[in-house]
Amino acid sequence: MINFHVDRSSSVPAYAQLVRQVREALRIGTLRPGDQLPTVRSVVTSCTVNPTTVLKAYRELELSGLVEARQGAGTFVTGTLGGADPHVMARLRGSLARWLDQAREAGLEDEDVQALLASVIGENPTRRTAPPAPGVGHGKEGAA
Amino acid sequence: MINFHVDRSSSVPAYAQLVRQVREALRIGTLRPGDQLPTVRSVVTSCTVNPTTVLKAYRELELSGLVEARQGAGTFVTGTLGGADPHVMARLRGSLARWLDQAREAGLEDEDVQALLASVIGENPTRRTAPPAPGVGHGKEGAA
Amino acid sequence: MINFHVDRSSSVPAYAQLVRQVREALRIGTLRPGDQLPTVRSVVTSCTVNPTTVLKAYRELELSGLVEARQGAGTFVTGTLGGADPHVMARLRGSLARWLDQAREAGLEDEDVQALLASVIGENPTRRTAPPAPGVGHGKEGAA
Amino acid sequence: MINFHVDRSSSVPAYAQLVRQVREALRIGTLRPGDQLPTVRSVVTSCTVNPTTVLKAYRELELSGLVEARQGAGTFVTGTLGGADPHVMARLRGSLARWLDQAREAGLEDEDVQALLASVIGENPTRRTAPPAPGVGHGKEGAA
DNA sequence: GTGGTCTAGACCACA
DNA sequence: GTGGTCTAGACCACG
Repeated sequence: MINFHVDRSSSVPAYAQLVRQVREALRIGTLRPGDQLPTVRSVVTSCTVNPTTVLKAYRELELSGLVEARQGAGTFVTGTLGGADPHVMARLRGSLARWLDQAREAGLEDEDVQALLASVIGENPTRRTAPPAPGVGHGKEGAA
Repeated sequence: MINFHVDRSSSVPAYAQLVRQVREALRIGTLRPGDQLPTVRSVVTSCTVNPTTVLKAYRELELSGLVEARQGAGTFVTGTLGGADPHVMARLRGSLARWLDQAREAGLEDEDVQALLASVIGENPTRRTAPPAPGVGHGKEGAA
Repeated sequence: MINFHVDRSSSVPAYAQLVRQVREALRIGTLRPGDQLPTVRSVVTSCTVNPTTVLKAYRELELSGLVEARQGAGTFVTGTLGGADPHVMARLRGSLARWLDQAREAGLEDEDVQALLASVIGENPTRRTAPPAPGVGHGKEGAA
Repeated sequence: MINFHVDRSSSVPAYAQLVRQVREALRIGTLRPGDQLPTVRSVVTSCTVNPTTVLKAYRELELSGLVEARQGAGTFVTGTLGGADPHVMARLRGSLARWLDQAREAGLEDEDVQALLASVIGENPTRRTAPPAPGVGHGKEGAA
C-alpha cells in the first residue's frame, strides 16, 4: 500500500503531489493494477489534508483512467504507466543508486542532483514524452 | 544568458517556474555570479507572461540573496548554490548522461527516469536538504 | 456564449450537468474552438451554484482536453467533438424537428420522446460510441 | 421481463438508473400493468449491485404508484406512464428509427444524436414536462 | 476581475 | 465505513 506524504511548503498543490506520487509508483512498479489506494479518510489523517483534497486527486487519477473508485469499497488501480521490464528497471535503478552515492560523496545535495538530471534530460531530449506538447494527457505536475 | 520557458499547463505557478530555473542553473553552474538575467521585458515577450509575474520571481530571488537588481542596468547574479567543484560536477554529469542513454535504450520515458531518481533519493535520504521523510519514495515536489 | 442552466431536482450532479451542456454544445456546433465559456462568477450568479461546482466542471473539461483555462483571462474552448458536417447536421436537425412535431401532436411528452430515442438507439447499437466500454474517455453523465 | 443494466461509471446513482429504466419501459410500452419486475436477487446477480440498492429503486417506484410488491410473489407493474396509443407509438418509433439510420450514415455518433434531440426539444419546449427554460438548448438531464 | 487551491462541514449513495 | 457532491468562504496567481 502506497504511503503518501505532502509537503505543505511546496508550491505544488497538495492534490497534485498525491497525483504525482501515484503516477511515480505506477512507473516504478510499486503500484500495480488491482492494488488498493489508501482510503480517503486514512490519507486525511496521515497527511492532515482535507477529504476534498484527496478526492480531487483520486478523481483526477480516475479521469485519466489510472484508478477506479468503487462506492463503499475503496479506490483501486486499473491502469499502468511506463510498462518497462521490471528486471531492466531494477538494473537501471541499481546503477543509478551507485551514481547517486558518488554524487553525494562529492557533496551534491538532493536539489543539485535533481537539477543535474533535469539539465541532462533537457540537453538531448527524447521525443517520446511530451515536454511542451499540450496534447490530451495531463501535463500537470511540474516544469523545470 | 539563461533561457526561460514556462509551461502554462503546469500546476506550478509561472513565477515559481522562473525561480526554479534560476536556482537549477546556479546549481549546475550554467549561471555564475556576475551573469546577467534576461530583462523583464525580454522574458515577457519570450514567455508571454505578465511583467508583474517576472518581477515577482526576480524579487523572490533577490530576497534570497541570489540576484541583485541594479536600476537601469538589469538583474545580476550575486550568490551561489551548491558550490560543488565544477570538474567533479562535469564528471558526474557525464556519467549520468551515459546512464540516461542506457535508460532510454531500455525504453524508459523521461517521466520514468524522474520517478526512478525520486525513488532512489527517497530510499536512502540525505538529511542535508528538505523536510519530509518519504515512505514510498519521492521527496521531489519543487521548492519555491 | 453558451447559457447554462442547472436542474437542482435532477439526480445528475450539478457539475455534470454543466459538463454535459458544454459537450452537447460542442457536438451540435454552438460552441467552437476559441469561444469563451461564461466566467465562473457569471455561472455562479446565473445558476446559483457554488464557484467550486463550476470550477469542478471546467476542470473536468480541461482534463479531457476540450477547454483551456487561462489565468486572469477566462476559460476557452480548445477541442472539438463529433465534427460532423454542419450542413448535414442542420438537415438532420430539421427532419428531427418535424418528427418531434408529429410526436407531440400524438400526445408524447418530452420524457416519452427521450425514452423512445434511447430505446431505438439501444436496439441496433452502433459500436462507434462506447456504451458499456469503460475506456479512457469519460463515460460520465447518464445511463438509460 | 425487463433486463436491467447499470453503468457504474455514470454519475447517475445506481438506484436511479434502475428507476429510470422501468419508467422508460413503461413509456415505450415494453412494460405493462401486470408484468413482473425481476426479483431483487436476480438484479443483484445480473448487475452486481447491493440488494439494498435494488430495494431502494423498487420502493421509490412503489411510492410513485407504478409498481406493487406482493410478499413472497415478487414486484408487479400496477401503473402506466405516457399512455400514448401503442399503434401511434409504433409508427413514430419506426420513423425515428429511419431518421436514426440517416443520422448514422452521416457519421453521427450516439452522443451526437442525443445532443441533437436535446437541442431540438429545448428549442421549442412543450411546457407539459419539466421545469427550466433552456437558453442554448438542453433540457435533458434526467429526473429520478 | 479571472481562474485555482484549500478548508470545514453537511449530506447522499453504496457495501 | 467508503467514495461523492455541494456549500461557504479565505487566500493565492495572473492580467
